[in-house]
Amino acid sequence: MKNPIADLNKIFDSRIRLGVMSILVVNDEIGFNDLKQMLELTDGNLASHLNTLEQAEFIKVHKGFIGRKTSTTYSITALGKQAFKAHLDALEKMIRKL
Amino acid sequence: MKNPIADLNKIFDSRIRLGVMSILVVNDEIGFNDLKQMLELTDGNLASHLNTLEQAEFIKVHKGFIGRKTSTTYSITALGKQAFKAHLDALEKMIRKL
DNA sequence: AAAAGTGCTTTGTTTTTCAAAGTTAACCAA
DNA sequence: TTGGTTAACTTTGAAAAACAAAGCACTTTT
Repeated sequence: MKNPIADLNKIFDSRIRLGVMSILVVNDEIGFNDLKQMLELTDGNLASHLNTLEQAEFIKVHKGFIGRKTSTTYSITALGKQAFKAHLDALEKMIRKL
Repeated sequence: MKNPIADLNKIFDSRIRLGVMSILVVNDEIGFNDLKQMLELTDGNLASHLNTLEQAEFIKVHKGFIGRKTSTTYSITALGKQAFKAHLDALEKMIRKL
């Protein structure tokens, strides 16, 4: 029998990164503070997970302004979409051996 | 908006414990070495994850014999089945906001 | 008697997670 | 202009988790 967990992506072992991605799949763009509130995280914790996702090129950062206030938003990349889908497929395959 | 990751079970953050449970859902009983080979783990690593699942009362251990050789097998408990299902439901709800 | 297998436990290292505090830069109010 | 606030981090350090390797008790096989 084949190892059922081998195709899971290590980056998505984290519930937080999983949550970020699941939000980004349905939101074209989302702000730092929105994510922080949705996932109930501290600044540092969120920032570091976002950094991990950015390093992997699964998300992209947009630094801009709302009026003249700084505003950072995040969006998913094509690679991110693909990796996330692959992970969900692997999860599903693992479970639906039923 | 509600925190989408709040309902995920921390015990199932681990890919290995996720793998064990997904195997136990479809196999009434499975041996230590079978699990070890399927998941490609060292003895110690598998044993400690099994221990975590046992502490949570998500799995049950059966110590017995095959012929005269010792043989330890594991099975899922009702609580384990329920918790695993709840986790999968939470995962699905998180993703299918689509 | 020696080697090998089963199922652990122990030990110790590495990795990951996280909160808290500090930081930089821009805004606004008095 | 001084002081307070918000945004978005970075740094620090501690705690937790993951893991491999080795040891162990017991038994079977050679």
